[in-house]
Amino acid sequence: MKINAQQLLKEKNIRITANRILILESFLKSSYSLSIADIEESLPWADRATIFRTLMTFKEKALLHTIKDDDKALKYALCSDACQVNHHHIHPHFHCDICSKTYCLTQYEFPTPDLPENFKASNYSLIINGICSNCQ
Amino acid sequence: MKINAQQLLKEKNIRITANRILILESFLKSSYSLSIADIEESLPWADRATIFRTLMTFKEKALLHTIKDDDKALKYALCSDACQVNHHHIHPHFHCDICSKTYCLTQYEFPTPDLPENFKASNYSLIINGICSNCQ
DNA sequence: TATTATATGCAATCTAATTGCAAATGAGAA
DNA sequence: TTCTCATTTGCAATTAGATTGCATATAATA
Ligand SMILES: [Mn+2]
Ligand SMILES: [Mn+2]
Ligand SMILES: [Zn+2]
Ligand SMILES: [Zn+2]
Repeated sequence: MKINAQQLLKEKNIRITANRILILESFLKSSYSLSIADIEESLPWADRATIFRTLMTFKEKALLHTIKDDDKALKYALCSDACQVNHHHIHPHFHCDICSKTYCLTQYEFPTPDLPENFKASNYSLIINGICSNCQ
Repeated sequence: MKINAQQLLKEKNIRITANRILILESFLKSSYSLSIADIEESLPWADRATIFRTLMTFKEKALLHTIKDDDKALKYALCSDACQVNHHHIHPHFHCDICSKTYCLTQYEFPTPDLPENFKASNYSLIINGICSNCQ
């Protein structure tokens, strides 16, 4: 974990608390996205509502983005630098049908299709389902 | 509504009932996808559980597919002929941030990105957010 | 150290989805 | 046409995840 959670919070003008540091560290450590339940599991003493509101805050401050995959619970993942300013660096997400983990494929920008007359796009979300390298 | 609901059910080996005919007709008439709540609204006498199980059945029989857009409720839409056999004819979906309607863009097949080593894709789901032609 | 806006914990609520079960019904057999 | 039985339906109850209210605790800064 090269990046310092505390540092990151300060940069984003997010008030530093124990909860927030630990929740942010969970994301910095993880190679895949996390649901509220995932975080509850790794931080059993933490309160669900607090986790929820922390994730809300992180999302508002463009520290996290959300992913709706085939699972019931919403997943959260760190924003890359490119995410931060505007959402023009769009990356796909890969959801493994076996282990159910969802990965940000930040390296794999994708081309966007044309649209019907008078439809204007502002954002894209591509979810790829399949089997991840760990589950082959 | 050129296509006959009853006919369609028979072709798919789905037992014909009043509920199913009317629910299927809702989809045949609609230019955008529908949630359970949408159907409850247009068929006020119908039971939520019945609608739910009907949609399950329709999905299993490849009459409908589902779409997770930014709204809370899951949306359902008719499968095109191409959907039916295998899911290789992938089309994007457009979700309007104003009216909240979600359209199947069956005309607009999209290119798929490369994947990391040892990741195998089996399905793709692209949701485009923006403003639809009605809301411009 | 005092002040104050903000974050937290806990319980309650909300929403959409999902299930159990007994009664009703569709489709094929007789 | 009527009978039979697997399937579907309606209703009520439950689940799962997200979200909120409110009193208390705490971080930031003066
Ligand atoms: Mn991502
Ligand atoms: Mn579609
Ligand atoms: Zn996997
Ligand atoms: Zn619209």
